Amino acid sequence: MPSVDSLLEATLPLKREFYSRDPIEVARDCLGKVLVYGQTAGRIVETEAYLGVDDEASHSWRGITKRNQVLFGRPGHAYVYFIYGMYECLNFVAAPEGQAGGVLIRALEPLAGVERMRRRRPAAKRTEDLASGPGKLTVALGITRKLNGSDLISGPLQVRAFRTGAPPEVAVTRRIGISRSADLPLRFLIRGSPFVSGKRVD
DNA sequence: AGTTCGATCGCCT
DNA sequence: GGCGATCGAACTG
Repeated sequence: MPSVDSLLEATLPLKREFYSRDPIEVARDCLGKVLVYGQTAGRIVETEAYLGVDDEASHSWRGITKRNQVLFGRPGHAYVYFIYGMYECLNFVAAPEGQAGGVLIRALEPLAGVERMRRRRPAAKRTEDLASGPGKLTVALGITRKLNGSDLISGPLQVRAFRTGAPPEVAVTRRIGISRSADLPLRFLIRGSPFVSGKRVD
C-alpha cells in the first residue's frame, strides 16, 4: 500500500484545461485519476456527469443560488454540498468557460491512508466498502463543505494522473438516485472494479 | 414562516 | 427490498 508521498511522485497534477470541457468527457476521463486529501488518497472508479442545460437532475438546472454558485464559476473547483441531513457529496466543476456543469465523484478505490479511512468509517466491514458511494468517500477522506469552492489545481484537495499506465476500461449506465432525466447514460465506471457503489459492472 | 424533499446510507426483514 | 435518520435549501403563499 503506497504512502501519499510516493503517490505524489507517481502522478502529475491535472491542468485547468482538463476541466474546461464538456462534463460528459470530464466524467469519463476522471476514471483512473487519483484524488488526494491530507494523508488519504483514492483512485476514482465511478463518476456521474451533470449538465448545465437539458438536465433537470443537475443542481444548476434552476439557475444560480447561494448553494450552487460555484457550479457557475471557474472549472476545476470543488462543489461540495450537504444532502439528506447527514452526508456531503463532492463534485468537480467541469464545463467550458462560461457554462455550468459538474462531475459527481461516486466511488474511490482506497490507495493510501486506509487505516485512517477505517477509523472514519467503522461501518465498512470490507476495504471495498470504505469509499463505495458519494457519501461514503467524503467521510473516508474527511471532505466537508469547508472545501466548497476550493481550487483543485492549487488547493488542499488535489486530482492527479498517473505518469504511466493504460487508461481504464469504461462502462456506462444511467445515473443513480435521481428521478428527473433519469434515463440519460451519464454514469461512468471502471469496468469490473469491486470498489464501485452497488454491483460491479463487467 | 411553513413545507417539502433530496445527486444517501445502513440496518431491518 | 423497504424504511428511518436528519437538516438545509428552495419553493410556496
